[in-house]
Amino acid sequence: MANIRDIAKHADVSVTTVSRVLNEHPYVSKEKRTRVHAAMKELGYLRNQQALTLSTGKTQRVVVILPYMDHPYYGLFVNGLAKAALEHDYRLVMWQTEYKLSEERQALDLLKHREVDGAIVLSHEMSFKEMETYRAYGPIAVATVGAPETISSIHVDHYASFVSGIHVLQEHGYEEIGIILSRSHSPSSLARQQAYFDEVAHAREQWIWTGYLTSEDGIRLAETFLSQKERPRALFFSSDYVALGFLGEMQRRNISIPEEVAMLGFDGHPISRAFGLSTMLSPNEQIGRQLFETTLAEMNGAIPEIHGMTVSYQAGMTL
Amino acid sequence: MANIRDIAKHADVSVTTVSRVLNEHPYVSKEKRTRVHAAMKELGYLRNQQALTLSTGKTQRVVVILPYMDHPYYGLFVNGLAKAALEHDYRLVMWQTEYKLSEERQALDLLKHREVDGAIVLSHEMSFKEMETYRAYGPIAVATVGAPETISSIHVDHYASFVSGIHVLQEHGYEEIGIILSRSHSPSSLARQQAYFDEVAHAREQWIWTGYLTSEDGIRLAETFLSQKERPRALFFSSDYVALGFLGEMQRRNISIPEEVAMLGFDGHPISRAFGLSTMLSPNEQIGRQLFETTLAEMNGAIPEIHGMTVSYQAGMTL
DNA sequence: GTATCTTCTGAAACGCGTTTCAGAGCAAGG
DNA sequence: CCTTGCTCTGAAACGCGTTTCAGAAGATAC
Repeated sequence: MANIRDIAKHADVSVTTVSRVLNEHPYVSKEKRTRVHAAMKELGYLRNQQALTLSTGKTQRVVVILPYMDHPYYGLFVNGLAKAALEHDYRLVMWQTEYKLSEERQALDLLKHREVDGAIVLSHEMSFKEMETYRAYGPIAVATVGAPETISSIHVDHYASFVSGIHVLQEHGYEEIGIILSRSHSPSSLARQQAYFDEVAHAREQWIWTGYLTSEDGIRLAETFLSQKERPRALFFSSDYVALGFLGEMQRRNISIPEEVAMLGFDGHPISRAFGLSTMLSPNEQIGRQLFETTLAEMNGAIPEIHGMTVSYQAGMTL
Repeated sequence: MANIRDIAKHADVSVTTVSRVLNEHPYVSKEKRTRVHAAMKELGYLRNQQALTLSTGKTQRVVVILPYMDHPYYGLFVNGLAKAALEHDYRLVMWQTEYKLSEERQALDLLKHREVDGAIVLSHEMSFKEMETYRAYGPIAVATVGAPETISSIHVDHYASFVSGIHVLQEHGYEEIGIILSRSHSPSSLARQQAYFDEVAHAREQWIWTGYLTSEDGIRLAETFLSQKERPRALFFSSDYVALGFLGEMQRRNISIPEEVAMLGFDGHPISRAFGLSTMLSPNEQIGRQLFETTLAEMNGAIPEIHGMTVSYQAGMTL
């Protein structure tokens, strides 16, 4: 395959001139420019991206780190990310961690080895302290709260969002509220618990269900919930998919929602609308887009940005 | 940042020796090996992946081309792909096309410009004829039927699968069957239509609904379906998400399923189980895994592989 | 004792595009 | 007429790791 030197020889110019033509540098005479173009066409020249990358030190890639690619929760983030990346002619390298710290480290090592220009972390096990050790090798943006000022953060303000969700429940007359969380030790779960205890007078430890992530978990939860003697009058989920699994299972058992228990989801995934799930709509696509854009800005010298987003109530029929 | 030559100087050996240490080549004396390791540690050496890539000509990346990253249908494929890629120390570059031919071309251009070693195409607008023009630059694997023998194909045999789905419906006593398709001109839709006409005695043109892709489309479909005078007794969907949207909307309208109309989905997405959707389970994660593995095999000289997979019935409560 | 291996080492070339630097030619400004 | 400035050009160095090739030293084979 022809390279820049072959073109130079064929067009009887220097490699510098060919490079200038490729980069549309103005200081090339019309005549040589056409000669170079002709040579490129004739030899079927294709610029070698790898060489360009080594030469410029810019990869035009960012790594996206997330636990599972097929979890619908991340789908909306990724969609926003993908659109923004494409617009700016960047490529997205996806790294699925399954919540393993070792995988996160490997993914961030791409930064160290100059395989990507930046990293976007949608969910992490790693401490911010450790994450900061990678910061010297490129910008990092996370979608979670609590980031230090060296790391950009575009996130849902889970505390404020949970507070507003609880207020929605209270406005509908529910006082005895339970909450469903994903992993118990994640920052978002902690913020949600805090909001729960701060805002719900009847808050109880045993009304916090932890470890529910998927729709199957939601199905399981129905059993667990119904077997409990003292039950809350409303459940506030932290994910629509868990809520939908629960809802489907309750329907199967012919248990009326919201009569038996009211439900409020969290995400606003399109499918929720079909089943009339009341939910808190989270601007995930927007967050994805902004995560990319802040990363890009940092690569061009901007300082890290911290931005908390809020959710809005989307009415359904489960309240 | 220290490079291989700095290390060489610091350890007082040649760059060749350093390279040999990096690659664990046996012919290096113990003594020099330790000296090199010490120098690398002292200077904090990090191998530059870009240089390695240029030098070896191998990128350790494949591009995955798909219309939407957040469509649940692709989630299972991508999960399988991601697992297989990680196991083999490959990176996945995701390219979202939104069904645009121009985006597909750009994505496949990565192959031409040596930015990736191979391409995996989950859905495409491009003709196989055009796709073959990229074949010279690296292996291509698709998840659709009809590929020429230069292109690997690991796909659901939509014809056979639709035939078996129709048989399931017929075994349940349904003869008047309608089908819901996504894009009308895709190869899978054509295969499904063919199966429909071949197997359903009461097949009717107006019982084929085309252009349904998302759960929202499923909601829309309910209205369209109910407004129709002569309706089939059963609907065979080509996607669980469309089916779920439809099912939710029917529930909202208090219309009994399967009494008013029976439903059979296609995919076997986890969430379907929660709502008792009867569906045809498709081995998408397995397909994703195999797509990667066949691509890898081709990079190592294997010949393209064509493999049709079949689906299995997963009982629910909508039949 | 000579021929043949095996082990170990490093200089130089390679992959390929970009950038720096020096210089030539020509026009405009004073 | 001289200075300054712009336009155009190419040689060489750079980014950095790998590979080829030639050769030295020591060990084994016959």
